Amino acid sequence: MSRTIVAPPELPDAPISAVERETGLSKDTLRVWERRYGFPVPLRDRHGERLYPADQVLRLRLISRLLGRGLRPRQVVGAPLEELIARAGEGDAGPALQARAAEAPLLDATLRLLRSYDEAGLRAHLSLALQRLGLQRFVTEFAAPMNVQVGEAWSRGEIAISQEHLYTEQMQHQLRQGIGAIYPGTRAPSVMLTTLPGEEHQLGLLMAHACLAIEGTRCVSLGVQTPAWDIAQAARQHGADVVGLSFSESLRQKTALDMLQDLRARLPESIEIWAGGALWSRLRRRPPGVRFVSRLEQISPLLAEYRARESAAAP
Amino acid sequence: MSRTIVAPPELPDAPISAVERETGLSKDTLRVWERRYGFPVPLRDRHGERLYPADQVLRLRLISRLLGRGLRPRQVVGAPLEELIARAGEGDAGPALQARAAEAPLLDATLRLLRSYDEAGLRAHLSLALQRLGLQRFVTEFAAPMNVQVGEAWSRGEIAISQEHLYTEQMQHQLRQGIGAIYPGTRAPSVMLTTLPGEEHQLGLLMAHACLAIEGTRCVSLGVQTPAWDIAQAARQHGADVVGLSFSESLRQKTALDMLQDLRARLPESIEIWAGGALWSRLRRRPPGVRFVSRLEQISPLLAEYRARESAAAP
DNA sequence: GTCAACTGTATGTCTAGGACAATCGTGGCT
DNA sequence: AGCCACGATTGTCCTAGACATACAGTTGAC
Repeated sequence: MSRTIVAPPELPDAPISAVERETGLSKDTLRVWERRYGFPVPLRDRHGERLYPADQVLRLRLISRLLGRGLRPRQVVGAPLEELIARAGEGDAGPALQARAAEAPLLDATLRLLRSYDEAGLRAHLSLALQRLGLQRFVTEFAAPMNVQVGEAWSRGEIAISQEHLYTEQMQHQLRQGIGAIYPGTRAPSVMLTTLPGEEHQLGLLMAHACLAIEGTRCVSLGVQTPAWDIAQAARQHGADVVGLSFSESLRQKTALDMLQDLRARLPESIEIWAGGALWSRLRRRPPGVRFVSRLEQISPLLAEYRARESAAAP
Repeated sequence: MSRTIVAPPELPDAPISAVERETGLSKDTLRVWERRYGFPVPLRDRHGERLYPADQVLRLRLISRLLGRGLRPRQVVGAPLEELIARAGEGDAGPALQARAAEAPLLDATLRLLRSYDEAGLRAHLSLALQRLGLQRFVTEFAAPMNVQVGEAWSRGEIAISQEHLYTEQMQHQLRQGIGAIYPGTRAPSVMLTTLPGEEHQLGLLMAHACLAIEGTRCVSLGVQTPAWDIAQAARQHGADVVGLSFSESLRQKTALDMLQDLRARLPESIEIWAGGALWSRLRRRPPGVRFVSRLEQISPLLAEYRARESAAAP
């Protein structure tokens, strides 16, 4: 595959505001790195304002990505280009990586379609998988491992961000089709679904939504990033039994736990909180008042338990 | 304690970073206004850091809108709340605001359903509207004015954030259903759709997607927030003819223009950029190399023009 | 061993006013 | 009218220091 990383188009030196835009690193951060770590070292225009050469911007972009993966600035900010690229390639060969052999061909096909930006093909492929597996198995056996695969492929540099975006978009489309085809549920518990501020990933939320909808649960989704204050208000007004929250690994666990505790304090005891997502797979201590669900398969038993409990309590 | 419909929300005071996010005014600007015009006058926390009371944030949001409309800061930054509201009312008794009389009942019904968190009802309502109007008219005559209405209702405090989220979620669902029902297009131009970093609103993108798909256009959507560098790479690799970008009013016009210019520089001349959305309705000078589209209705003629141009060029 | 509390370092954000480039609007000139 | 020059307006960038918060390593108790 001759996907060369493209000859640099000879871009002019960039002022600090442009670098902020391109890398997502704030001006303050850029200036403070310069002071502390001696990198970047921008040129100056005739008025003494910073001008970043294209190669430094490239390095900064790589650094920014590595930080998003959890590396610490001290270890990467000063590092030379080759080391950055090496580290970017490392990737974590976790156990989630090997999907079950049975689905491997499906996964491979997906990656192939992504590489060629073949939207129509991808759409047909996912749709077919959905029809063949049914929503339940599509979510747990296909979508979930595929999400991990695509994420890994990106961090290994095998696919571009734009291709990962394309995948997310299409998968979202497919999940919504699946959810939309289910007649609105009426069974208890009444679940209000959303994510907390800072958590932008929709796929986790949609997968959970699908798992709940399949069981006939009555659920209302608010989409992503609802502030705790508003969740509490909405849950009370709507008379929800459960608030369901989805977490990817993009949030810090500490931050997430703090927000959960905050939300817990704002909700009456009678409303349960179910927190799901990959973030909790390495949870040390689980604070009281919140149910943690690290795998989609656990949703079904959790529902069954809730229903048993309720029918026992109020016969 | 009965569930009363909410006492005045008592929002907490906001730190400067939150105000920057909510109003779109940079921290530098906020500090300089304070120095120059004596407004805003934030409280200070125990460490001397700024804390903006909710009412000042409200005023700032109004001011920001007026600036976007072309008023000069000196005339509005110090002004009292009543004057701001008066001036805000002046401007657009815009045509977008009053939906055509024919759809008014539909709009009212939507707001009513939102207020009661009736997801099933909302879903049925939107689905019905979609079926009755057809995707084309659903988008331009229902979804677009409704988005404005819901936004206004929120900023007037008539509905909660959570209700606005619920609306967005359901509308998104419906639009995706509509788009998904269309057989993948094959006609030129080949359009790559996305938004730039900082622009999180999906609805605008989906509406544009719908308008393009209806015309049989071949389009690929990358979802929201793709960095300019990645857009450029993707567009070249995929061989797109047009890059379509959607902008709500959440980005500052200046920022958006800078990013557009940046993207323009990275793309070959042969790839067009179409920038759409409410942000451009009050654009002063339009930079070269980008097509601006402030209304959805303009998409169809734009397509027609492109096709005519192409078939004339390569007969 | 396991876990909680402590501690030092790492890190990003905030503060202050000054400087200045870019834009806007006005008045005078052709 | 059209055009240019000028002063006022306005946002962004600069420096450098302070400090809250997050992380990582260590100690101490059970």
